[in-house]
Amino acid sequence: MAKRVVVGLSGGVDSSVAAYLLKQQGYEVIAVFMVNWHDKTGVLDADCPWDEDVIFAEMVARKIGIPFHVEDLSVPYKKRVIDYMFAEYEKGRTPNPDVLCNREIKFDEFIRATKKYAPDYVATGHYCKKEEFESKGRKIYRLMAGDDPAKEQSYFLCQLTQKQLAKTLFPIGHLQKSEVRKIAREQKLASAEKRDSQGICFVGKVHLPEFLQQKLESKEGNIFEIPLDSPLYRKENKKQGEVSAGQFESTIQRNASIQQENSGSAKLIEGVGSAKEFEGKRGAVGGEGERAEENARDAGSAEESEGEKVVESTEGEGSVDDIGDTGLPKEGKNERGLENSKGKGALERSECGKEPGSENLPEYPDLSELKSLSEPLRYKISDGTYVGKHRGAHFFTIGQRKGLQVGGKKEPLFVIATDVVKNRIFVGQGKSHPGLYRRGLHILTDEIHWVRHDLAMQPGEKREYMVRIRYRQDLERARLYLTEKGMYIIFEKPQRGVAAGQFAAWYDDGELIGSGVINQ
RNA sequence: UGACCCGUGGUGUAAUUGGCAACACAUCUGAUUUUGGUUCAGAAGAGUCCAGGUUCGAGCCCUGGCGGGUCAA
Repeated sequence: MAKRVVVGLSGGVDSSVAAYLLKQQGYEVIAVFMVNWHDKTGVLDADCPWDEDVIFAEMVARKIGIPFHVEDLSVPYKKRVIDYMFAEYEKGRTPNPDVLCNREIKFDEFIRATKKYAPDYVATGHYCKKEEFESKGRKIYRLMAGDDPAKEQSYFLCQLTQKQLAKTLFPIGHLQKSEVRKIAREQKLASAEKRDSQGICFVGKVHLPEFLQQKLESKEGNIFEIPLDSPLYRKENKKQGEVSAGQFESTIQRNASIQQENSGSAKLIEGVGSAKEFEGKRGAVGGEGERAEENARDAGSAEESEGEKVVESTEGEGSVDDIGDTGLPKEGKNERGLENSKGKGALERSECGKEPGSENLPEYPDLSELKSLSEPLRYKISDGTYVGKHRGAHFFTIGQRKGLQVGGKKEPLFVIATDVVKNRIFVGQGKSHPGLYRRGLHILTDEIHWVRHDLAMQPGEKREYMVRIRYRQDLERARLYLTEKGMYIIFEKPQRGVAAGQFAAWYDDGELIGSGVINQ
């Protein structure tokens, strides 16, 4: 008897083709359209709301010859995705509603809502793949990146569990987008030429400030520019020693052996050459003057600069409160040449031999070192100069360029830090401003999620993975350290725009192993 | 009060020996993108503080204002 599959049919090409392929493969396919959002406030494409999508979906279902149903999940969607989003923004973090949407809605509420059809599987049109193997009598499911690098969507599914994966099919993960369109065209599916969706899934393309302002009040605050050559960046984490190639190699072998044990597929990690990559880099570390400098800075903060007083008085805020948040440990930064090379992987990059100056890690950094590498700088007003006003620090995210409305600079300004409590934004000039980059990040223990829970790390363990901290961003080599205080991810090279609230997802040779919300 | 400097699109700057104003940032639009993060392309925007003058022609020269700054004291 044919297995039964419920496919989430959105009205777009991807899910249409997914449904078609399943049908071709002999499944009994049931199409279900999710309605998750009714409100149109702040939505840009007012002429293209979901009711058009249902029509497309229904046409496709009819064409393929499968039953079509509609499920309204807007209540849980609002509660579990939208509310979360507002809450995160309010806290000054940068949520990823789409990751949540998958975890909470498409692979949870949806599965629940379609139980009545008694499906064997649930399928979606995501560009990713599922593989499985058996270990000690138990099935283990692997979430693999989709084959089309431009459309690869595994990141959005980084919070799925084995249980969810067990019931899931991804029929189009092995295809290129162009092939999907081609199939749709050949089958004359209504959605064949429909443009790709954008914006927050289900909500659509929104005008974010307007959208957020439904819930978040806008209040005026000040923007401060931190100079490129601020003494804050001069402090290098000098404790970092060199990492020898040999050390790195051992890490790789370790990973590889884990892989072997658990999957039997004996996949070696791509980056065997990474050992080489780590050579020839010297830890460009600062001199001894670190302490003195720090002290000097703290002392200096007492006599807050003139500019600030002017500014602060308009805020009606005492400047004294700033003296409290003194300089915290500073993360290392690189010298220059920070632009993300667009090479596919670290491997190729190492070929060109010119690595940006990033320091290496000692083999076993202690907790305080991990912490200091992973902690964002806390800026004070006296660290920079007033450059303008904003309408609410929680509307901005680290790395953001647009919307600051401050001009007159030689190079664009980027947000390097926000302070929602004091409602301040700190910006830096230029794409490679050191404040934009950070070497590490931290994930709370409770937020660590292992898609491959059989590969979960133990406290005290260290491993190397390729990590992504934002959708569509290149994978970067990093070491993961699991401690009692959560996980620390230390990148080989400083990362741009590490934003709390986004998900860090770690991969091993195209497989998504685990993920977690960036705590800071 | 004396001497000097400056006053150009929203902002910061530029404009060979005088020939109808350039660049950057901001802004807007579009492309890319299931997170307004990035990136990319394009567009709009001042006739150069005001009033006179010299020139065929002045942002650039002269005179006088107004405005801002610096050094003197």
